[in-house]
Amino acid sequence: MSEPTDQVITRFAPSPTGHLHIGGARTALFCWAWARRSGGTFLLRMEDTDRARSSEASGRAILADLAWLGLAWDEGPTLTRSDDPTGLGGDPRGVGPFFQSQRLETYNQHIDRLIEKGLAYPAFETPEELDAQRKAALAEKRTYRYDRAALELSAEERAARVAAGEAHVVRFNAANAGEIMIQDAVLGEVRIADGELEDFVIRKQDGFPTYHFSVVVDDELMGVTHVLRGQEHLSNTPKHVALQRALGFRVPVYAHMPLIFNEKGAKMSKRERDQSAREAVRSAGLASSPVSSISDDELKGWTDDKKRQLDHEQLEDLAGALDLTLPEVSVDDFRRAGYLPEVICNFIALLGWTPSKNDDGSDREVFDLEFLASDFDIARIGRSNARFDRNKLMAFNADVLQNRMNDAEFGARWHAWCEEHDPELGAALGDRFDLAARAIRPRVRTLAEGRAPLAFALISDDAIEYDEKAVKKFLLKGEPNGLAMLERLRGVIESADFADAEALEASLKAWAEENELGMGKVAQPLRVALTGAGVSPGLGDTLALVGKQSSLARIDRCLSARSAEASG
RNA sequence: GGCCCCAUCGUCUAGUCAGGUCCAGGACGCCAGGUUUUCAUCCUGGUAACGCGGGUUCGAAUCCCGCUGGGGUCACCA
Repeated sequence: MSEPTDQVITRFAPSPTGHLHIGGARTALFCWAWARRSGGTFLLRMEDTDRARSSEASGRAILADLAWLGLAWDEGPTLTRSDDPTGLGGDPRGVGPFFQSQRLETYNQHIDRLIEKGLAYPAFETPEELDAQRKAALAEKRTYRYDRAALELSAEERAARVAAGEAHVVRFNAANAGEIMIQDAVLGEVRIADGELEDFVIRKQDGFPTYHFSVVVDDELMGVTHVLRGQEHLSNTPKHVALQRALGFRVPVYAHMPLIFNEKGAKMSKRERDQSAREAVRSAGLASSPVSSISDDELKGWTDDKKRQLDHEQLEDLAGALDLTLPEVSVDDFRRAGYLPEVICNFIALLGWTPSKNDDGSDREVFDLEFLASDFDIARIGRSNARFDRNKLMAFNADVLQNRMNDAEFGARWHAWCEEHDPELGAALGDRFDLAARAIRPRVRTLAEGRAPLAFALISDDAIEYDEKAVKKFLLKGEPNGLAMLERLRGVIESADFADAEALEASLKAWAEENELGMGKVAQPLRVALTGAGVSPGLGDTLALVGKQSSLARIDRCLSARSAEASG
């Protein structure tokens, strides 16, 4: 077990370019858990040095996603919520600000230091020139590395051109970086030979630092001791270590986590949603946009260009209009789809990490954040990539909804979800909400699945459509047939007490017994009359949901519509 | 292609560091039964894996090498 020493400080550092990705959520979860486990600090930092892609709205969205998951950060941007007056974030140690775009001066001081020491230098090639060089190298099957052309210039000339205001980037001089060994807490020793590192850019033409530079400076200045991140960063780490050496910084503990793949075995990405929606639009042969948030031109451009992406809201609108289910990728996708935050946390924690065994030695799978905060250990992070199995997530979600809550808890959760994502449903159910919640609970795996099994309760009595198969089987066949049964049942229903669904069902059962009838003989005809189909929630719940008046109306309608057929 | 990482049931994984108790355990899925007024829930059982080839060893899922396969990354994105 890797016991933390000193004060542990972990950080989650997303770039605010959209909702929190499920992979990012796992990174945040593990960073949070390690900080909690070791009594340390979990810090949140916004890496918004890409001016074009970053947005304030995205930053807020990510904060909201983290808060929804239940991952509270000790330091970082503040977020006050109505349900939590103390809020999240803050800067007790005075190491902020936590938006990199507000830290330019700090980065520049360190870049100047590097330039003075000859460990960094301005370079004047344009992006186009570099691109051409890259392509040429590719054509000749050479490995491309920046050719250090700017170092051919004298220091005086470089300084003069910079002073004259010529556009330039600053590159790190990796000439003397030497072999770099990373002591990774998950992967062990990873060595990168001397000369593999190129003179990468540390400050862009627009004066903003690149990720590699800002991350190193901030981790040092903010006292970060443990960097947990995805394995896609492994090849960046030598750059960071080289920079840390050059700047005289500490090297934090690195722990590179396995990646999360989609069903197809590739890295899970937001692009999948576009692809999925695009296929649907194509097969539907849509010429004009079905939603106001997307213009016709935009739709066409997007349909024709695989690389183009719609934004989050546009995709949601489109999916809604076309009745599509898009593959969930971001935390917000799962939230909308009716997954519980604690289930998401439980499930993603299992992707690339294993909890300790139960006391009896059996494997543990179901646990909450509190447990994770006490049990998380970097030593139990795995090394191989994990496929995201939606079936299993669904099973976990269903288990919590169906077996680990009571009706009241479920009702409250479902109610909150409806208010946020399906206010129409909540309104349509009105004071039948608790009844509906009870009726659907064993039938739903996500909160979003509640609507379908209640369809019969949301339409008017004369809008019931009869499933012919069910009619044949339960109303027309058998001796006596279902219609005859319905006629007898009508009186029973008429005198029944609808106040309590359970009692109502019990009374029907008693009646069936008295008359020496199987419950199936009684329930199925009633079901068809009430819902049009042979499938519905429990009979008592179904009746109560429809109500006595409507139940009688539906029975009468069914009787009159079908009696002709029966006799004919 | 260069560099780097990885490799147990279809999937997530336990077991690998300290080789024998593993003809490999759990979970999801799937299949078959059972309970039940339908569906769902629930219960029981079953299916199914150490990628291949060499070593080392009395003995290898576990250690070593090679191969194969998968993945990441090669931006003035993070």
